[in-house]
Amino acid sequence: MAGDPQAIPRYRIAPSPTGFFHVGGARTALFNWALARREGGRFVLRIEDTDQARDRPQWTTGIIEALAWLGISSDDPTFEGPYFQSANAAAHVAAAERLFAAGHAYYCDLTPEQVQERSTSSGRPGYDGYSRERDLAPGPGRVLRFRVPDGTTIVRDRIRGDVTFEHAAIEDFVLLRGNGRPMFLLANVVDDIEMGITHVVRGEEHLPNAPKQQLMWSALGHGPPMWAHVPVLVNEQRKKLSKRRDKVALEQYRDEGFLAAAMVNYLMTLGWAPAGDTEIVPWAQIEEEFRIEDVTHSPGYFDVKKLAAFNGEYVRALPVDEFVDACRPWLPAHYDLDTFTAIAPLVQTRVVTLAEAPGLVDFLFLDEPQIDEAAWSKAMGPEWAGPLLDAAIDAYGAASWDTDTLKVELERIGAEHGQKLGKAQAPVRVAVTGRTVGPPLFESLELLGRERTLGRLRAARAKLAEPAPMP
RNA sequence: GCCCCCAUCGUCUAGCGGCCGAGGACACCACCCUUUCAAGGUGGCGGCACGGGUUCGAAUCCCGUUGGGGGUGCCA
Repeated sequence: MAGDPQAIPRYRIAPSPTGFFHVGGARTALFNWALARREGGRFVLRIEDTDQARDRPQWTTGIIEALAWLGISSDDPTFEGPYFQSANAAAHVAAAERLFAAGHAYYCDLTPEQVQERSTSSGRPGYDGYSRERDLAPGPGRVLRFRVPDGTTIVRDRIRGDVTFEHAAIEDFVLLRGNGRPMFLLANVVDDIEMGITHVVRGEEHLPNAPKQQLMWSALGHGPPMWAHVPVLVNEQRKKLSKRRDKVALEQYRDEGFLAAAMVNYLMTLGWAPAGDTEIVPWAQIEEEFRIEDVTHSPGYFDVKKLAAFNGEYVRALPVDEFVDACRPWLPAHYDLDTFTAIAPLVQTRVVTLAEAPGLVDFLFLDEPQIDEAAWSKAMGPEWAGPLLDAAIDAYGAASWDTDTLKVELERIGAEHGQKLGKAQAPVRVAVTGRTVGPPLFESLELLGRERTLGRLRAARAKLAEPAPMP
């Protein structure tokens, strides 16, 4: 029962199926999860599918998969659900009828247009309580409105403290639509009561709903839950993250090769900080230290660059075999796993996301490297480039094929042309990999093998010898 | 318009009346290391929005101003 101090804490998240999982929702879910886990409580997932206009079964699956990716799943006894709000419609209506019978609600036959007209002509915003005392019976097209009493409501918020709302500023809001279907405010409260929810941790955009809902908890005969409204996530313009302008789908980050652990760590430290000088902390520590009371009061900028930095940290911290394994979904079919595994330690420190990994070493798996024109002209520009390539072809034909020898040979050749290794490696790198940057060259050559390396060097030499194409 | 929330480096934050001439992280800059690029190391740049109080003492408490944000649906 809500309000029973003996009861174990029951947290919940109540997402509506929209086709993707919002990063803000992910953060709220994580906050709830951390709290429920540490307090030995429950984490209830309730799908708020009341709005029939938008709902597809697969969207619910998407929510469950997104949560599981974050580490929130029914594998853990803390998890409860999913429940579906639509399945409880009868209870919502029954609660509405009880409120009506008890005088906490009344019917109104005004259309939305009429409400608007009255508001415009009176100059006062919102519904004016027109039908309060008209004592209307239920009927088609009539909405049921909550009778907001005189007075004030104090919402005790674990993050913000006491927030006072004057009832005068709260209009008699709709409980049941003209077609008899329940509204979100009603369904949400009825479900929370039925599910014994004791703690509500949700986005700050719901703060204005809290007094209305608290009034309903009370009218339905219950004390309110413990509220906590966490600040919203904003973009660089400091506007609430929106799916139209911003990249908000958790799935998208997952598909781009962000690690779940990095995402979780980043989200948890957006608005809260663990003790100590580092923000990169394992979940176990987060769970132990996280206090909802310590969450910041102000909106948090969802900084993809910082997320990327976190991800880089997590990628580098992976044991190599795990790194290779994690990369597999992004590896094209023609990539040989053994070769990729061999070069993996060298790509691991050079990527931010897993999706970047294959592109870094594509030259190992192609018949011919993709030559970048800008890289080509930069590396092949010096007059010593051709002769150096000739010397390399000559030396590499006979050299022992290992990283050290390859390096020593090119060092020698470079010196003969008055170039340090840093410069001398450029024409070779472009000839073999097609780019000026990439994993360490001689390790790459060793893996590529003598024949393919020589073939690419000769091809480059031939191309260099061609007369420059006339413009 | 009305209601509500918020305010420490560009960003995320530590700070809960003296330990703060404000600490860390990301980003940025420089240097070191170096076979390119990364990674790593060292150093640097940079902030308590403003004005009044309270107090021996304020980033920390109070009030106001300004500036942001959220809400204001027969959406959730």
